[in-house]
Amino acid sequence: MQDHSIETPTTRNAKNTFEVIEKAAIKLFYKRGYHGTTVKDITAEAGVAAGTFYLYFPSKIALYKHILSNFSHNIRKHIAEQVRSKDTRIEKERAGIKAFIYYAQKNPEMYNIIWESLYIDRALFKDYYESFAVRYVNGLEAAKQNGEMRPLDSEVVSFILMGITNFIGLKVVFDLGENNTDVDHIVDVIMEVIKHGLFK
Amino acid sequence: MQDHSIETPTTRNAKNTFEVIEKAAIKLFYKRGYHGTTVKDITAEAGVAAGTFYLYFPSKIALYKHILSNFSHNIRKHIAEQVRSKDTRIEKERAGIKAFIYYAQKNPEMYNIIWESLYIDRALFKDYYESFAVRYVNGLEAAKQNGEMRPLDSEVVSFILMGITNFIGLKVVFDLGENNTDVDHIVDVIMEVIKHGLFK
DNA sequence: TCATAAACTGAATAGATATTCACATTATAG
DNA sequence: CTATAATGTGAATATCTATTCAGTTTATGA
Repeated sequence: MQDHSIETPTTRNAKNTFEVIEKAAIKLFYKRGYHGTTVKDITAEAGVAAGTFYLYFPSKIALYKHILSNFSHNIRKHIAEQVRSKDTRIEKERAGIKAFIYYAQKNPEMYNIIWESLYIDRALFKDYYESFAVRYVNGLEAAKQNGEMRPLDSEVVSFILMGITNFIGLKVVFDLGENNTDVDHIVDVIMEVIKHGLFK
Repeated sequence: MQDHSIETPTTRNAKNTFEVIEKAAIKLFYKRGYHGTTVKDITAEAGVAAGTFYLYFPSKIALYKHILSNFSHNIRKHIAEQVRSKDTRIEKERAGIKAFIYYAQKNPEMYNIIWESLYIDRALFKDYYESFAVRYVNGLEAAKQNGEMRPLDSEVVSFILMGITNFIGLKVVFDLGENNTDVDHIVDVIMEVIKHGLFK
């Protein structure tokens, strides 16, 4: 039987070790994926013995879930903060999209780790995107009510918007090496499409 | 040293075994993912001995690449067939989006298997989406030339459109159990957004 | 029919790798 | 200062799994 709880460290030393292991895991999960990373790899990267891992995490999967949960929480919080101050739906949309893309560019690990949940525990993945969609739907319904948005099916629209930001985020992460990716320009193009459509 | 070639079977019997193994693998890769599926699982599902696997495929990864390559080829071909007969960009777009979503609904394995390539061999994934994007960009550039499309950055637009169809496809696959998903209605919503945007 | 090639078998191999545990070191409270 | 708890160690364990191979069965062409 697995204990899935994570021991909260108390002393300064322990807290440090906890974080060192976590950072090492994030780095390796990003580079080589969950299955491509062994517990030995993680502890070696962290500079601790293999056994130390199990003082902090009951299992490899528990560590993964912990990291996933943190990323998932952080990205939502970050977007919410950027959106809150905006008044119109269109401004909220721009702020949210921009926040997501910048965050993905600054935290490319997040991206990989969240998507990989589909192949580690499908329920985690489904939860993540469906709860994301629910929040979106609420905002869109409000915009429909007050006449800002056209009367379109909000659930479909929420997946359209998530699809746009996620794939653009993917592109930005892929292009990380090369550039000079102009995120503001990308956001402008997205907003043009959302505002006026694609065609003449 | 691994031989990555796949033996093309000659006799009718062998052809059958080849396909039985392939089908078993597709089913299991979809259900449990690549790493969650063992060669033993595949051969058991196929009803053959473990050793038989290696008469047809030099390794588990070679089988995966073979399946991925087939799916990738089939989805493109299917979309191209549906798009070919259309004249305007807007009609091509509707036909392509519709074809993709219906195909995803009918072949939910495709979906999982293509995306999982990101965690099996990142180069495969990148190739798949970037070559998809290149084709898209060509079509969009032509539409810009003849004035059908507004003068937007085609590369960004191609990722926007791929993002929309992929996430909607994801939703449709997730909702498989429940229903009665009305794909035509979903396509209508997408086309509305693409034609006129989201806002009043 | 029979010799040979093609298919097939499944136990054995070889290498991983998540997790445990008996012991060692370090920090801390009284 | 010292007893005790908190941290840390790394070799050993137990299990899993891709791949091989020596031998068997089945199909085919002459």
